[in-house]
Amino acid sequence: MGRAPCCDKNNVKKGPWSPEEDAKLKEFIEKHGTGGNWIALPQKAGLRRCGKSCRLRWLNYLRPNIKHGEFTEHEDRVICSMYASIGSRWSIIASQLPGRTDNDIKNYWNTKLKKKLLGSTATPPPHRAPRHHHRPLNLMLQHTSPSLPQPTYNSFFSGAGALHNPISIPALNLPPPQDYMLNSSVVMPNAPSLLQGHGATQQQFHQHVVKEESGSMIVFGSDQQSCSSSDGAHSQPQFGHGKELSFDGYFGYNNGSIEHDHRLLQLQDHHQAQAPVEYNYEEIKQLLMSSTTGNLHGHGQDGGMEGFGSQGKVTMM
DNA sequence: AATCCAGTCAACCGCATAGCC
DNA sequence: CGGCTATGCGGTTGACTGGAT
Repeated sequence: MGRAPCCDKNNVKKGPWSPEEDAKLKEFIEKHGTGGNWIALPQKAGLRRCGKSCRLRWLNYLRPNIKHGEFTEHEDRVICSMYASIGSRWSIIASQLPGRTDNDIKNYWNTKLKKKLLGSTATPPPHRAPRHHHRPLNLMLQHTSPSLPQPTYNSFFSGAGALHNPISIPALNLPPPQDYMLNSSVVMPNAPSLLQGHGATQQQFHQHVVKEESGSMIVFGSDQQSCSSSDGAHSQPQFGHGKELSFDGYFGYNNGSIEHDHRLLQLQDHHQAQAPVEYNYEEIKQLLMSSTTGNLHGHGQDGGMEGFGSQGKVTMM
């Protein structure tokens, strides 16, 4: 038995939206909001459309502050660096680019950016670095509260600014989402005191951030000496100035909280050196090239992170 | 002028998952 | 706790457009 259709397919219009339909949808949502129910919305709004279709139209086209047109160099860099880190998680990438939609970015990547990168990689560079199968995802916390210690940050690329979508660590009673930002590579000069100042111990930070789960292997490195944790920590992560914490696995965020995607952990090489990594265009091109030869993406429904970054590090000054 | 072809992008489809009952 | 439904996401499709022949 198949799945029940989300709408009556015989009674819904498909294809491009007319200006009249756009106007109806826009007007309805501006007046009444979505009501938290997209399925019922088209009927209420007098549209012969599937709720999904309405949602997509609103999110990708009608919603206020949508940015259309050329992507800037900065946006290119953000897309590239994030793609290198997390792969085709377009919604996450889009969340870092105000006004851009996941669809927009996906299309841009597939039609232009990828070609742009691949096109300029016809000749591999002479010193091709050994390919890292599991690049660090430089998921960092940037604190933005004026009352708390302000970290500095490094971007993957010079000129790439801070990324803008907030994340939170609710289990630690850390400040609300707007106080933390996902950043490309942040150096936190006072992370221990910052955490303790919010009632969080270092261990709590560790436990929350890695969301240890059975079968997961988490590697925390302290300088070059990592203290690994699999099915229970062998030693506590060492917080302190000048220490570098590294972790395997993919971290994203979901509904404002950090999400550890343990599905990817089995792909990790846990013993590789935890050197700080920054991406440059050349590296992304290399990753891209490797992805086109079949190494990339096998996670979840659509592929994965095999070729790309699934590690992260926090650098403490 | 007609046809072909490649590029672009809006929209669709199906799957995963969160949330509700 | 399991089933069901709505939502969100990413891959894919297909209509449209503009340039080349």
